[in-house]
Amino acid sequence: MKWDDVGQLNCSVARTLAVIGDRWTMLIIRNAFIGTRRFADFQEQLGLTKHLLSDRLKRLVDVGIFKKVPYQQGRYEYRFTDMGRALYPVLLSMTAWGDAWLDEGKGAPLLYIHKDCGKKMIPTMVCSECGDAVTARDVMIQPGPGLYSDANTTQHSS
Amino acid sequence: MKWDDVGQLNCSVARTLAVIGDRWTMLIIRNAFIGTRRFADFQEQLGLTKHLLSDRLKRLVDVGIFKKVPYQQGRYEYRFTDMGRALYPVLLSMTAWGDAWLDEGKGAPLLYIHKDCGKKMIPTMVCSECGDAVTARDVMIQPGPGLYSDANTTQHSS
DNA sequence: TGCTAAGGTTCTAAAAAGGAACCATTTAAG
DNA sequence: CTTAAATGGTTCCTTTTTAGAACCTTAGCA
Repeated sequence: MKWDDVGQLNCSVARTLAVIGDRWTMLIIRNAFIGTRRFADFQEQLGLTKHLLSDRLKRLVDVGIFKKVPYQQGRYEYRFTDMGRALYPVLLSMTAWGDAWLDEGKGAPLLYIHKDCGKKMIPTMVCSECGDAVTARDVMIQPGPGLYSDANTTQHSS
Repeated sequence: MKWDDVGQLNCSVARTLAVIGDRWTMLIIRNAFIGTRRFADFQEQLGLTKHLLSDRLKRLVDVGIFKKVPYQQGRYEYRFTDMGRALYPVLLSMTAWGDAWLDEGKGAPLLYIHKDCGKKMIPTMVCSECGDAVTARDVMIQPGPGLYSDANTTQHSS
């Protein structure tokens, strides 16, 4: 299977990965959450080639994660749409995993303070209904409305 | 910057992406959470080439996400370590985002039932301390212990 | 003994990433 | 008014990765 076909699978993980699952995209998004908005800043901070950055930003705009906002004659910057901002939990979950498992014993490079309660936070995934923390064993999968709604039945057998 | 250098950055997102941030790895992990354990099954379900699958599994074992468990003479299967199982929130957050933003109006392909409370769950990221849902605006970043602990100071200026 | 299945490796072609150089606007400086 | 420099790219070429197919090795079994 070619990579481009992955986005056609009827699976939310596959479709998400088709959008953000390449080498640089999540790093671009990370920096956008930190406040980066302009082409040159992304390029300097990430050190990727202009060619790639240009391509990735274009794709992120196409998908609807960023929008181009003019800030001068003929200049514009890249800002999150709601769709883009909604990726924050993905970023947080990666951060939390990296902090926990890849810190080489040195502790997390950054700490996350929850403004509302003022404490150091560990991002935690919970059930929206009962608020309990969720692990793989706590979850059961069931077919949903989007599963058989088209001809594409090439998804995993769960 | 070459991709291989990204893993050296003193940033948990970058280090996480260096491990799971390529095209196929998270899909392999997704299937592992569904129960897939054997080479041939991964290959059939994902449709990626044996070459790549072999390489990715090897890397996942090296990193410590999978361990090889023998199940016959000279045969073994790939199972999560604790480190690997800890990736579940990353998978859930991607799923939730895809369900919310990429369903093309058809609804989620799969529903997630939280066994403990029996309800359809939307995975939600909360603060470990106060339990409130977290968005990008609620979080403040602070230098942590791992930030200046080595010569590598090439991280983002937050 | 020969067949099949699992779990690969090797080979080649196609696609993507990396690096450097170049270009078109716009603003700023002399 | 002319030149310089910054922004936001594009083009061209080389090096890496992927994709796809074919081949190999070991174990179990008829």
